[in-house]
Amino acid sequence: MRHGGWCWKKHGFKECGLRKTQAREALIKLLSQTEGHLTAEEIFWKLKEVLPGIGLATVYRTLELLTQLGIIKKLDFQEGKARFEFIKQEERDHHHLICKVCGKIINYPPSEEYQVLKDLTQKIEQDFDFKVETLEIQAYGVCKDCKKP
Amino acid sequence: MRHGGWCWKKHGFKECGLRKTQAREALIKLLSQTEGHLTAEEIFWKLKEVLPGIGLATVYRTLELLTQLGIIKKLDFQEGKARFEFIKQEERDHHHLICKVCGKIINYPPSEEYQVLKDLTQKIEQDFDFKVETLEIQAYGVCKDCKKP
DNA sequence: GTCCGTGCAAAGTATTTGCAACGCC
DNA sequence: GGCGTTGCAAATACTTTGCACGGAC
Repeated sequence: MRHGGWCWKKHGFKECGLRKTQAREALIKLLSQTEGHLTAEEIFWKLKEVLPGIGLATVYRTLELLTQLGIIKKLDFQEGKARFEFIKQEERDHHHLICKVCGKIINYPPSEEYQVLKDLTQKIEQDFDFKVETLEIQAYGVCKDCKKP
Repeated sequence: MRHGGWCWKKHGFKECGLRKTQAREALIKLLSQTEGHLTAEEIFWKLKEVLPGIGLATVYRTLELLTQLGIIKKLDFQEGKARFEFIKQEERDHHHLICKVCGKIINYPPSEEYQVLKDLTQKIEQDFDFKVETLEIQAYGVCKDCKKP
């Protein structure tokens, strides 16, 4: 990838000299239709079903590209490997609940406690003169199902 | 490590059949006196100054052990490697501001917005019937110094 | 003396990179 | 046709593991 950062967010694929390829389209389609949070390897195997010739390196390169473009989001749940999710406009800036028992990852939409997060962001910016661009929140604990006796 | 999880949090070193060794003492001392957040390799080289014979594997094993014991905390700032910090009682459950420009990591004590976080936790537990054990918050953005013209 | 802990080297896992072939525009 | 993109294999980066020796209790 030899494009300057300025290009990614402001322009579409073509304007950046980027090409719409089978691999990229398939990956976007897959993630946009997936509820969960997939690892690179999971994505690789799912794409194999559609594009048997695809390589793992391409998956990694495409994931990096789409992350830079702001189309997908890279997530880290302390598993030693990254997970990825499509950024849907209607659920931007949601955060995650991770069950320590079964490993399930639950999306928590931000709408409900929006004011709380806004207050928190404002407080941080004031206290530290720090411009907050993204707030990442993970709650580790025990989910409904694993609490049962 | 062949000890059951029950042992770690409730008991001290000896009660678990754990031995107080030079490596462990030196690592605890180092982290407890360090303000920042060190990687395993940084810790390794710092310990080399005191214990020239120490191996990287021992550092990793000790870090894992102390994390299990709840003495230190493993952190992930999406750098492809973990960082570690000593858990000081007076600044438990603080979170982190990460500057995207210079990579600086700033500790943000929780005291100030304690009520906000308490509300957030309660809301999550209500909405999803999810028992929150730890809340991890990272704010990615631009720090004071990097905002300057 | 016993058994835990350590150093070393090797293995493991996730991710990145070099390069020639390929395929969009 | 030119140049971005891909697949493959090799390389890299971080972390873990096997094993025999050393050290704490």
